[in-house]
Amino acid sequence: MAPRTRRVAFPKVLIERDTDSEQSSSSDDENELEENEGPPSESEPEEEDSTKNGNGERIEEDLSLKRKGKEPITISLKKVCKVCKKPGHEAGFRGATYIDCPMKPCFLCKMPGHTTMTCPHRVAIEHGVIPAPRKNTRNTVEFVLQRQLRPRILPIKPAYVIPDQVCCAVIRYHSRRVTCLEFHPTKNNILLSGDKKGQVGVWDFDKVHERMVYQNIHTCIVNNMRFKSTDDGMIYAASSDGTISSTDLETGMSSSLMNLNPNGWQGPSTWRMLYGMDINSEKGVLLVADNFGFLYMVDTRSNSKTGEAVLIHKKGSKVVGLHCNPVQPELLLSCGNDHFARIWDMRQLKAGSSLSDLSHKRVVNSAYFSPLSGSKILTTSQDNRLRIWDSIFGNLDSPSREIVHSHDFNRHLTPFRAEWDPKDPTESLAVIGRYISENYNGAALHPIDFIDISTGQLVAEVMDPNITTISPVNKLHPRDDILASGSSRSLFIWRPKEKSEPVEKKDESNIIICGGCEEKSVKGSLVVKVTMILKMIDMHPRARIFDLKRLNQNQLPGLAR
DNA sequence: ACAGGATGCGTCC
DNA sequence: TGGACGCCCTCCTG
Repeated sequence: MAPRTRRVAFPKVLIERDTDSEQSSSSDDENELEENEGPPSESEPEEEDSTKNGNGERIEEDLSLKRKGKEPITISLKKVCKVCKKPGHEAGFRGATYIDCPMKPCFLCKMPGHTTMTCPHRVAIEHGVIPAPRKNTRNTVEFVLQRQLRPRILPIKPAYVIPDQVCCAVIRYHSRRVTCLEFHPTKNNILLSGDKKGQVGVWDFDKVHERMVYQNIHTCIVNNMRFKSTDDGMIYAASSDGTISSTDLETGMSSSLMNLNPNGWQGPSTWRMLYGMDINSEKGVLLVADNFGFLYMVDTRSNSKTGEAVLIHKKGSKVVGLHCNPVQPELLLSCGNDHFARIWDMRQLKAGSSLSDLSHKRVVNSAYFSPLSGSKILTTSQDNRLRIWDSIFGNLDSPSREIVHSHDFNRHLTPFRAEWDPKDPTESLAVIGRYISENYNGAALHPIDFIDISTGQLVAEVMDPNITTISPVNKLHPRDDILASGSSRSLFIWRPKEKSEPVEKKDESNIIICGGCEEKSVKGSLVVKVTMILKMIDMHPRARIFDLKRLNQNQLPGLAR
């Protein structure tokens, strides 16, 4: 059985589809798709195409040459698959459903013998779990840990609260794609965002129009941001320009704590970029790692580099993630492009002295200790698997579970990172964006997945019919039931449906566009076709969308700036 | 409306 | 070990 449209109860938002283009060529409805297991093209209805000859071959004529009066060049091409270049089938979208090339291994689980359409991990509407070969990872140390550290962790899971409804958004807030998000540690309504161009945004999502983008902090990708533990008005950011910045959020005044490229651009072989970053507040040290495998430390009191750089991953490979254990400050977790996540003891940091090396099949995008006990590890690897180690005190030779999940991307996207819900007392809920799209009521959408990492079950797939772009960057609020997501250049804030106030008019969207001077034309509008949003924003660069229900009438004049 | 580009990793030799 | 090449569901610009 092939997967097909998942019927999802969206809020009543109309999506009008342009009936030509992709829709017209896909006269096949879903039933037809189901019957067409395997190479589908032979039985496909022929398109009405006068340039086709009797053999079903397409003849493409170079019309521009004809117009110029030159002899037309006639090229005859057989209909071939764009992936494997072989005839008999064609990979690509049919409507909102992507048909895989049957010659390739499954794009989701990477195993041969079936396509993504029929992948067992997809059809089940629940992700596949590969249990560890050894079930019992307990030893004496872990038993003591359970007794001492885990009383806070509830044995029975409470019902998860999923923020699944967009309540406000800023569209095209950044000038390039969003790369990282961070909630303010004390102010509940402040979201920080970094982008590929080096800009840092500060957004008050309660007062949607209060936002600021600082443009001169970095010159390229902001890879990670952290709040200063002793002053929540200051943030540190690590960037591919090779610097760590320290920025005052109120004024935007920024200074550089470290610059790994003091001599400027000398070519790619010497240009150092900073990726992973975290703060060890016990030691007052900022830890940061580069694209050559080295870890650096900066004293946050003197703002000066301490000690020598330590090689913590394969020489010349990118170290994309660093995380300090929330309970045991001497433990550090790193991950990188050498396909490993490694656990380190901060007291004896030197090359090759890691406590454990967690092996992965491909690049490790992220590795995090669990937020409360610090005793679990969750990693995201480019091999389309999340891995969970249930105890850092047990045997770490193999993960406790592997969960198949689509987050392997081609290029040009911010890497997906599964993150813990910091509020979940059972330490089992994680959030991660999905790369592969699903056909939801005729729209190809890329949901944000909530996964119970203790079972591998997909708890919720969060999406909005208006968000057709992929959302690789997601952050759960440390205290409130709020999800922030970064999708392309836009930011979205999600809240639980049940917590939203009831919609008075059923056919009214909870989102409106509010342009710099366009309130009237959109007030009460159903909107929210993405193309319409984009068109409006083209006309009104300061346009933004926000929650109609939360809109205070007094806010309107203030928005028309 | 469409072409092209930015761009990172895996594979191959 | 290193350079060339390809790529599967992007997204934006000109």
